[in-house]
Amino acid sequence: MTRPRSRRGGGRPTIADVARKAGVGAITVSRALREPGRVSEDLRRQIQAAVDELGYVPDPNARALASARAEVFGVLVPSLTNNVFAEVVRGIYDSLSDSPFRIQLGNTHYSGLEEERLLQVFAPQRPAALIVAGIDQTPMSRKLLETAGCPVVQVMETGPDPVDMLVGFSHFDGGRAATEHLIEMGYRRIGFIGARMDPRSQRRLAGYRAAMEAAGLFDSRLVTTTPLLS
DNA sequence: CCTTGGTGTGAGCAGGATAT
DNA sequence: ATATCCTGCTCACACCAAGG
Repeated sequence: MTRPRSRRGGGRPTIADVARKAGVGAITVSRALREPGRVSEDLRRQIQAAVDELGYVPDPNARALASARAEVFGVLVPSLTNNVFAEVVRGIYDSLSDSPFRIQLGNTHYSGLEEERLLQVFAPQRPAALIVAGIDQTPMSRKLLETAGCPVVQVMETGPDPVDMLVGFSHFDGGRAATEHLIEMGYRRIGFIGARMDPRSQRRLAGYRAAMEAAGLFDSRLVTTTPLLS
């Protein structure tokens, strides 16, 4: 006696059902849906009719299983309440709104070790891409990013040695440019206030300091910072 | 060349087989 | 009786082969 087919959801159609109905192979259905240009017009219509009739929607889990790639962007930011990163996350959501990709969000709380721990969770899930903040990853995180087998984007900053892609600006140059601008305007006692001095804040401070020293104006009493809590 | 089909892939699951 | 292991199956895709 054959045991009943126990398909999830009580009979949601599979690609094989569509293929049977359309009278083609499963792979032709897959191609018709993913790369329509590679299937003849007639077959495409035939397959689309079967898809519509059955209400077929590809199973994202099976797709991830077979492609060894989930339609997920892993996004790690240091903070969800800091407006800067809230904007970054919003931008990523906006960019992906018309795509099949979903976002898996992680909050590192400015901790390299937490970033590393999250990457150990995210990377084995074979995301379509990984987005991390900054360029100051731990050696283990760096290794995880390099071996993730997907595009990696480091945002918020530039640097000489990207894992893959960099989108950002030089915080050192930014700090220096802002300071030089104030110096050119004639100010002499220019202070620097920095809270929770993550590596990017430290580079902005270094840029500030470089400009102040170049002008012979640096005075450590004009600098107030609070340390990065971990 | 273009289109189509066959085969292997691998994590997770259900259910059967075997061990304790 | 319970625990553990094993087997078959699922799913969409990449790769390669074959037909027209």
